[in-house]
Amino acid sequence: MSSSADAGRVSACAVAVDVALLTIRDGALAILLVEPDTPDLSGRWSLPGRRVRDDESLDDAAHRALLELAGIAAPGAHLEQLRTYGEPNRDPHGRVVSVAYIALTPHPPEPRPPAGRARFFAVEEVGGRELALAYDHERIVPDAIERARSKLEYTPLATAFVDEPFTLADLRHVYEAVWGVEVDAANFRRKVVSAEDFVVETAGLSTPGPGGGRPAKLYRRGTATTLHPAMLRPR
Amino acid sequence: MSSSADAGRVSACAVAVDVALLTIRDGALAILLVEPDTPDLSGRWSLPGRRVRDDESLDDAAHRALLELAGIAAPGAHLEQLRTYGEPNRDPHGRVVSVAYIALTPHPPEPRPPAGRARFFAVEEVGGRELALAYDHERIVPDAIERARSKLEYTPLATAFVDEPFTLADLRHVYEAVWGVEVDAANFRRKVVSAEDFVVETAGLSTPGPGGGRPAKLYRRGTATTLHPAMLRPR
DNA sequence: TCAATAGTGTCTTTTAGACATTATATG
DNA sequence: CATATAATGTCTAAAAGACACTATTGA
Repeated sequence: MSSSADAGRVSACAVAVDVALLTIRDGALAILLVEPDTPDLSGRWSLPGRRVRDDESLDDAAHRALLELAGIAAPGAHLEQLRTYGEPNRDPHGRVVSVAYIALTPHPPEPRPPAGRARFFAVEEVGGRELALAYDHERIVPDAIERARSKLEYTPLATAFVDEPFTLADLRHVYEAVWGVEVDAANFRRKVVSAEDFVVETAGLSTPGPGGGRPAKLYRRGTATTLHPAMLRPR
Repeated sequence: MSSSADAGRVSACAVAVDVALLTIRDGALAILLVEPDTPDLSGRWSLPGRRVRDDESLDDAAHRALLELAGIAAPGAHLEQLRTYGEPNRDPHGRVVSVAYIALTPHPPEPRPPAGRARFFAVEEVGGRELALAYDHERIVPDAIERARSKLEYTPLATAFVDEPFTLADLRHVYEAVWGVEVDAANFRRKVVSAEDFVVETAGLSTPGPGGGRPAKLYRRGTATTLHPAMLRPR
C-alpha cells in the first residue's frame, strides 16, 4: 500500500519470520524446533525465527533463521509462505508481525545450533502436553502440518522430501509418513505415473536391499506444479 | 519469534494490508480498485490498503482499509489472508511489508470513497494494458483471482458470493462467473446436493422471473468447510 | 397452447480402491 | 528352492460429464 496519507497511530512494529522445517525422519513427519538459551522463556521450544532486516527479502530472512538458530543451510529446500500471524498481543515483547514459512527438505540435516539447542521432533510428539511451545507457535505448527498434508494432494510437493533419483516406493513412504496412513503400492504407482509430469522415469534401477527383491525403476521430479488428477488422501 | 537476541540491522519497517475485494457484477467476477488522490502516482489504480495500527489486528486493518478508502463496510464478508508481499523495494516510499487479503461479498456494495475514486472492474479488464496498477499490485491481483478460483473447487466458498436464501442457479452462476466457463446445470445440481453439508434445503421456493419458469428450491449455506467430493473446474 | 426455467434419468468415460498375479532380485 | 520387493492385471464402485426427458411456472 501507500504511505503519506495515513499517519494514525502507526509506530514501531517489528516484522519477523518463523520457519517450520519439515522432513521425514524414521518413517515419520518431523519438525525442527529450537530451545532458546534466553532465561525468560522457561525452556519452551519454538520454531526458528528472526526479525527481518531492512535490506533483506522475507525468503532470505527465513533461510537466515534456519542458519543462525539451527546451523542448517538448506538452499535447495522448498520454501513457501504459510500465513502471517499478527495479533497485537501474540508476542509479549511488543507488537511483532510474523510471516510463517514452511520448508521441506529430504532427510534430516543435522542441526548444529550456535547457541541453545535444536532438534527434530516427530510431529506426533508436538501435539502432546509434555512439549509446550512458545508464543503462538502452538497454532502455527498445526497449520504448517496441515498445509504439508493437503499440498501433497494436489501438488507434486512430496518430491521435495526425497533426494533424486528416487523410487516410487520412496515417494510412497513420503505420503505414508506425512499422512500417517498406509497407501496401496499398486494404485499409488498407477496414479503417480498417470499424473502428467509428476515424475519422469530415468534409465537407472535401484540396488535391492540385503533381503533381495526386484530392483525398482528410478525417477526424477517432473515439471508439473499441480497434479491432474489429484492424489487424494483417504477420508 | 523472540526479540532481545537479534539486534542487527533491524529498524523502522512498516506493516500494511492490501485488500482484494471480489464480487459478482453483471455475471462476471469483479474487483474493487481505488484511485488515490495523491499526485505522485500518475493516476494508477490500486488495491485499497492501509498501514496496520499498533493496537489493531491484521483483519481489523483490512476492514478499515475498505471502509476508509472505499466507504464499504462489509462486516459479514468472507475475509482471508492471501499472502504477504515483502520484497525490500516493492514500495518506493520505503520498506513496507504488506499482508494481502481477499474479501468475498455478494453483489457490489456501492463504493462511496471519502477521497479519490473507487469502483469495481471486471477482472478481465484488469489484465489489460490500459489499466496500470500501482506498486506490485499487478502481482497481487492475479494471485487473488487464482485463489478465489481454486478455493471454489474444494471449499464451499462460492456461497460467500450470494445472499441467503439462494437457488442452485444462483450458486451455479457464481461458478460460471468466477471460472469463466459454462457449467452443466444438471450435473452441477447433483454434485452440490451430494457434497455433504455444502448447502441445506429450505422450505421456500423462488418466484419465477417475468418470462415464467418453474420456481426453484431455496437453500442456505451448510456447515462444511471443505467439499467432498470437490467441485473441480474443467481442465 | 408456447417459452422459460427447474429438476430427474440414463448412459459413457474416468478415477479410485481392493486385491490377485507376474517379474526380478538375494540367499 | 524360499523370500522379498517391484510391477502389472482385473474387478468393482464411485464420480464426472454429456444430454434426453419430465415438471412447473408466466404469458
